[in-house]
Amino acid sequence: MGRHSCCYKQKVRKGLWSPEEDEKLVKHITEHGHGCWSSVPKQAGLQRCGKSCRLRWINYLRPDLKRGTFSEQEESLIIELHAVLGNRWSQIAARLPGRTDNEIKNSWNSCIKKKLRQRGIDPNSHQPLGDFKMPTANPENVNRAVAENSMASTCLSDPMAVFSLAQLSFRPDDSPHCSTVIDSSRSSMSKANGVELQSSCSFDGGIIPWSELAPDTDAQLHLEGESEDLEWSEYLQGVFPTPSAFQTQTQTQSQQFTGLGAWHQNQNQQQLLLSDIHDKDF
DNA sequence: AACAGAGGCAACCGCCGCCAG
DNA sequence: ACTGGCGGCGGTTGCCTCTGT
Repeated sequence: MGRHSCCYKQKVRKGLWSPEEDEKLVKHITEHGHGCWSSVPKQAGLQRCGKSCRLRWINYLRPDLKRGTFSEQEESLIIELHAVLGNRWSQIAARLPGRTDNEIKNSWNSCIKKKLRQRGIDPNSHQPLGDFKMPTANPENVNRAVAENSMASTCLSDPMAVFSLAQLSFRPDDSPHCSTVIDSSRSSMSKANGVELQSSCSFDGGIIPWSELAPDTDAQLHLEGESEDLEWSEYLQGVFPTPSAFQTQTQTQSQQFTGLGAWHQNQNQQQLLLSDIHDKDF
């Protein structure tokens, strides 16, 4: 168990990948597919273990990767999904087209967790920190129910079961615009192969529909029930407000916020999404 | 300009489950 | 039933870059 046999072989390089290695791997996979990963290094002329090649491809070289900073909607979706799925990054990543589990995990650990804490929310339990206690179902129990494929919809039909987006975004002390500021000054550039990729996700300045930022608009979320097979962009504009609408809604709801009123209002939309996820997965 | 600390990110490590022999 | 190879996943580490002083 543990380290794979291929990793015991000598001359296995470690550390950062060079552009030449990337090029070899991309060339090999585009021409032959990866097939058996353990044989890829040899066939591609790389001194890496198969696992390393697989990771590099999945997390960095795949052509369908989006890269760049996470949008507001993506972050919100991650928070929602984490509340339900816990640290099942691969399952969360499966619902964010073009994003990898590693990317999401890194973002969660370095950025989103911090933002949640700043908002007085425990990132592990998704419950408020401090004295104020929501009468909420224990997310541990939610996750257990999810894992046991039972009672998931029941838990999620409880508006208190998941401490969610609306509460994160519509706190009364927040400024009217989106409260989570995306730092676009960093991490928006990909250094792979000297190619710079950039995505503008900040809603503070220009308003850019996120659907335009998602290159793979073919990606679909297969939502069951009343809405079926929504296009990703349609889904975003339906379930989530567009950035401009998001601002307006945030502003309105900030003004209206009296405890949980706004949260309940927005929670209805979130319920649709989450219950659909459970209908499909569990 | 130089340095230290913080943050972000790529990659590794170790474990698990599946499957073929 | 057992064993080893492999893919996949989550946790963690360490390097690099950025920011503040």
